[in-house]
Amino acid sequence: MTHDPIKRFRRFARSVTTEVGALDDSFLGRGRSLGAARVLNAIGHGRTDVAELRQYLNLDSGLLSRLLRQLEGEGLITVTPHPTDARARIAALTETGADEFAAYEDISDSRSRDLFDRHPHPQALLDAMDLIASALGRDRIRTEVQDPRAPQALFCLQEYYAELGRRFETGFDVNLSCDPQATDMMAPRGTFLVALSDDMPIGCVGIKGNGGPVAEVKRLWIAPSARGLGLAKRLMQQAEDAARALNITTLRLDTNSALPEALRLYQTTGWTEIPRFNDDPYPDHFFEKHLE
Amino acid sequence: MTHDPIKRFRRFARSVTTEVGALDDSFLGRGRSLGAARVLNAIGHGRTDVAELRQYLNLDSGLLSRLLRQLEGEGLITVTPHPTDARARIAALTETGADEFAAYEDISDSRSRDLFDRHPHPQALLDAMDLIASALGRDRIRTEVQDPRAPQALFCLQEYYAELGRRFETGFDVNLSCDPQATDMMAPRGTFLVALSDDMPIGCVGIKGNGGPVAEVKRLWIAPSARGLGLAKRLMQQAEDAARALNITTLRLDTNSALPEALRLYQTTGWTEIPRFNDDPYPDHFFEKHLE
DNA sequence: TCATTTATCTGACTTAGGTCAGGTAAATTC
DNA sequence: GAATTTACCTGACCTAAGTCAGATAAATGA
Repeated sequence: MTHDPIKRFRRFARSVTTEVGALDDSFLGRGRSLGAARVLNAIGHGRTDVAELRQYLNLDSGLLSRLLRQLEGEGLITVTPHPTDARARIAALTETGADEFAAYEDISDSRSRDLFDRHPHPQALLDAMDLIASALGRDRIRTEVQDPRAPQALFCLQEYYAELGRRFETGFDVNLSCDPQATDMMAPRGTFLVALSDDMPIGCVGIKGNGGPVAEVKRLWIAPSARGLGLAKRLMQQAEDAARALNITTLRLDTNSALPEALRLYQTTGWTEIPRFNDDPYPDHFFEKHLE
Repeated sequence: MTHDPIKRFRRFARSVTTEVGALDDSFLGRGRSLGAARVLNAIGHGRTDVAELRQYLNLDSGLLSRLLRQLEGEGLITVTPHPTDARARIAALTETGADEFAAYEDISDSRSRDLFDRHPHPQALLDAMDLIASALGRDRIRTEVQDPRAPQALFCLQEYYAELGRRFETGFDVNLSCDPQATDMMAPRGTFLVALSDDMPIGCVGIKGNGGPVAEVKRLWIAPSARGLGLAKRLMQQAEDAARALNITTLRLDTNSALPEALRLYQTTGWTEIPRFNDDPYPDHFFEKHLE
């Protein structure tokens, strides 16, 4: 009876809805409608263009306009013309606005901190949240090209190195491996793709090029919570497309038998195993793929 | 940066909110307001007294009354006087109403089924949901006295046996152990308590009495997702209170060293170890506590 | 019995949230 | 340079949701 997945899912939905409702109620405690509070929060989180706000919050332009007027009237934000497009406008928090924003942040932070502080296994709780967020958000995963030194890209790389350290018997030291130059993984030589789920980085892959027709696939990583969703295949597909657009005709990669999922992926998506083509100490398998 | 628990919690909240919003939108597709749909669903789930509906849905009596009138007008429900209290009223689905209720159930079922079907580890997903639901709902956990043969009580007992089977090297067979008669764990001889979190059973404990001043504590079980929240201590406290109310002055219990959390609980909450007092093959530790 | 409480209903009212049809001014396209 | 598109704003309007003050009738307690 109660082990019925649907009932358990419902219980989960109910408990989360209650939590969200309680958070909304405490937001209302600051004497502002939820709509206005949401706009203020989005601005505080760096969504400053009015157009971006409209899209992110999914608001009618008339409604957003009125909410902006209200926040402006309260002295919490200023709205100024966009520097390069005089039709568009940019919202910014005033000093009072920043204080008010911080107050909202405090409310939601203290709720989540309280949740983790009181729990016997906060790490398990976080992992559970990641797993569910990845599952619920799988159709909203988007990929963007990033500088490999950008914060979200760096996060992926660090997680990638940490994972190799756990998987390899010998551990993993980036300095012993040939760490690509960032510019080799940026246009026009290469590219670096980051997969985002609700703005959290959950995967990456790099194409390291040298301007010629042969390039390497590097740093393919998928967050544990997002594995099994077919994301690796999708990222590789996008990486190949990007390589084609850079006039690359042959891709190579190296990998290790301690990463069986990766080996299986390459074996089933048109890669052919080739002899060792570098002297990196870690890899023990090498693949190649000719692009159309 | 992104490994920041608060950011991860926010991402979780956002993905869940999006999911709930999408579900609400598909509910709206049936041409009825969310409020009316919620009332219809609550009735379908067995909340038939108007007073119960009001409390469960947290609605103003005027508002609920109007929603009931609307559903009645659509021919989905009938509202009849309460058989024993002519002031109160009882709502029931008509045949059309049951169909409409089933349609809503279908919508939400298919969403959750889809989620599990498409996921590589549905069991992990469910466990994650249980963990989060228990953590978020910990302040709403309530205990109720149940017949040990009631569905929720039985669910707890089955989980309890399954867990013993996993913990004991020899496995566990209820038939070899002395399984208490249900009536020995019901008033006036004893009691059986079930802990519920958002209507899902997550723990139980029984007092098995014989009408005399000495009784036994049996079947203390806490769902894995709810461990570490102090629930066992709370259930034991409530069981002791119930025993006192039944004029029981001495409680005994047996346990096994394969259950170290239980041993620790008894050792730290006023129980004293005593010699074996039965010939049940499973236990290897025995405790006693005198109630004031 | 009579006053009080309880369960529900009705009607008047408020508010948040949202839609829609223009209007203005800048940017873009032809 | 004219026509079109884009970004935002304003004002009119609508609806779901919720609040509040009685009204009614049954149940309860003194």
